[in-house]
Amino acid sequence: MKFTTWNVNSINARIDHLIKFIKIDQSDVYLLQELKCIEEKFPKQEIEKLGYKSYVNGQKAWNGVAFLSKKPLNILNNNIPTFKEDDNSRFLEAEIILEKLNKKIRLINIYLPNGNPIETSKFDYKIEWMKKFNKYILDLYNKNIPLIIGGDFNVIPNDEDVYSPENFKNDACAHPKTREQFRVLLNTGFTDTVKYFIKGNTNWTFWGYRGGGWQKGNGLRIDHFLTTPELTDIIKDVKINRDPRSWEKASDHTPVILEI
DNA sequence: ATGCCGGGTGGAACCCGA
Repeated sequence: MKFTTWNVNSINARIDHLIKFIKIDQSDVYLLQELKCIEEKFPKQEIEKLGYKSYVNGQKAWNGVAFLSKKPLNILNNNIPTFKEDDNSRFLEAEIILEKLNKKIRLINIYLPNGNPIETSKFDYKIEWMKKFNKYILDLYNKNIPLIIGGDFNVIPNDEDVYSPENFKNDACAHPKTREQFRVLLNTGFTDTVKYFIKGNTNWTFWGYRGGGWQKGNGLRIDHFLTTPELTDIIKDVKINRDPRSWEKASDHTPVILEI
């Protein structure tokens, strides 16, 4: 079963790219972030033509996450149950049967707050979001529920995960407090699948528009798939597909693919 | 040149992203 996460940076600006990519890629489930649209304006019909049902947690202008799935999903939550007062659309949780294990697993799609600049309430919100997310996830983990967490984490886990650690030493994505909260998940038992399954240290998933990031190869590894041990054991492959980043009028993120 | 681009809103100039 193939899962792909992709921050599309506006679903309506990127619909042609998404359709082109799905036709080539044919994942079973897509985890999309940064839709920048409400559910009513999400292009469900065009997605339906490709054989996928859309499950949308939308928001006007910013944020927004969605699942696209060939098989029906059971949506469980559209916000973090331990953080229901969060008014941003950054979370979507579903249940799906993984045939390989013949059991239900959870899929969690996140668009974690960026948090810049670090000396503002935006960063406080990021850390609060991560703490409340971790609290909920650890509860699921302790119930032995197999979990796949995918999305735009806005976390550069280590210095090797950015083209220039020096340029990002004061960035919310590389801040020690951010990395500490990310490590809570790793220390619990989640596997950072891109780090573990793809060799090398330039596994970028994002290249900024400003300053010619893509052209210069100045990337970041901030889109992740984390898995619980039972799922980590049976992973077939993890890939980053850089092609969509090279297309004209591209998203600044590129798809990350997890095959189980 | 992170004042750089490219999306959003609202109807110009400004907000946001990472």
